[in-house]
Amino acid sequence: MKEIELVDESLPRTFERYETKFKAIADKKRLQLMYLLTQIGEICVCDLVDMMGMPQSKLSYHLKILLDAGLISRETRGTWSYYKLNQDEVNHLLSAELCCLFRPSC
Amino acid sequence: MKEIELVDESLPRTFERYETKFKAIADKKRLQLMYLLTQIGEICVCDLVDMMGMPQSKLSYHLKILLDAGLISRETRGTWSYYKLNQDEVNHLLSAELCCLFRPSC
DNA sequence: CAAGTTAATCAATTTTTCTTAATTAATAAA
DNA sequence: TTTATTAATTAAGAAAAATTGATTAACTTG
Repeated sequence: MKEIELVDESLPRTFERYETKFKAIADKKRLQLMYLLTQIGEICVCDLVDMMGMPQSKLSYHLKILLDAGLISRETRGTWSYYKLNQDEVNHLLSAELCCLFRPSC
Repeated sequence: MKEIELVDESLPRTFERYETKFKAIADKKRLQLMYLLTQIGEICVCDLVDMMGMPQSKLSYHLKILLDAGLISRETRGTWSYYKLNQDEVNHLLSAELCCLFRPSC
């Protein structure tokens, strides 16, 4: 199934797709953000502002990059936005060893 | 062993280290380059120029980024520089599925 | 309903990364 | 011993990404 996907799809497009995903995680703040989401689970932006010591607009900017890459997901309730890690996507991307960094049980 | 490493080392430093590595692979040209190295094995810059359709200086620039991140290694013979993929490092970083893209046997 | 809160978006600036062409140093070949 | 080849490095400019502060829209609360 996965192999068929890789064969069917042109390699250049595959590389472009991964470029986006790797760009998203190629930043220490965003890695830290993913780590926090792992530890805490679902969390809203206002709490992340405190925990990350980051202004809200900057945080929203980085969250959007992770969201667009499919690495996290958002659920809006009222005026709050709750973010959580997209575990499947991380597993698909990173080595077991690295995934461990982004898994509450490890 | 791995877990001890992760605990001993401060998390911020770990994130910085991975930032460098992910930045290196967060580029479609460099992913293509790694793929080529996988398929062909050791290869010199002059041959890569033809295969990648890229000027030499641009190629050297991208190779340096991968080299500095420890993802490829260089061996110089005469005026030639031969590059090859650092398979262990790739395995350590990427999911089994993705490693497959960068393994001749897959 | 008015005032306050939450978070996305925007625009301007700064910083980082990429590209290009030229230079350099080392080796190989004529 | 010239001349050519190989590839790293440099410097300048272009392009992309990140930061900052302000604005906006939607929702809550008093």
